[in-house]
Amino acid sequence: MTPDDSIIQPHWCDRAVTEVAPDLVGCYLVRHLPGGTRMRGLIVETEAYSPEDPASHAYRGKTRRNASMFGPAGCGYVYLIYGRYHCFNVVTAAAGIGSAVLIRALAMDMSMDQSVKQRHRIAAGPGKLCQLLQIDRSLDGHPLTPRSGLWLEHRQMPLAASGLVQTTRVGIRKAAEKPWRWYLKDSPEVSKK
DNA sequence: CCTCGGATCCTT
DNA sequence: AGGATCCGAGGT
Repeated sequence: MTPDDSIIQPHWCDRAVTEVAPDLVGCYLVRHLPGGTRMRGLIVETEAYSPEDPASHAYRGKTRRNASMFGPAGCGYVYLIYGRYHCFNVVTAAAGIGSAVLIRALAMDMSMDQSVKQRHRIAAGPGKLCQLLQIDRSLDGHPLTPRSGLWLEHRQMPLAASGLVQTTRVGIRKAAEKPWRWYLKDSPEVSKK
């Protein structure tokens, strides 16, 4: 069972996105499906998308698709990419400010699968982790709480500064030079360096 | 209304 | 290096 004090409350995300994104590395994403299946992964890679960022979906203002980015902190923003995959974000900052953290990769708990070999890369990539955790647009805008079946938990151990790497983001054309990606050093699930 | 291209991933 | 596959955004 999850102790209540390990669950990340929505107001924890009510900060600048470039603060929340590195802080989420080392935290956990937990999924509880209606059938009772429970999955838990260590967040090993994140990216920040801020309001004045040409690479962000929120850059040109609020639309039906990106509305949850402008909603309250601690909710999910889920979108469909390339007609095939979903991507999951944690909304940050106050309502009205369009910003979110893309969760790019998870290291799943051991108990998830039988083979250690298979364990490594089943949630390596923003599309793959949504496939595994069955995250789609029906969760868009939902608060990240146990009630929603999707929530965040705090780090179990402090993260040494030397274990966190900051670098540029993946798969974007605009603002590609901004160092707004963070990952856990030596994680095999992390995207190309 | 039409066109373009994307915060991806897998195969060739 | 290219294809799958869909829809939002922006221009006409």
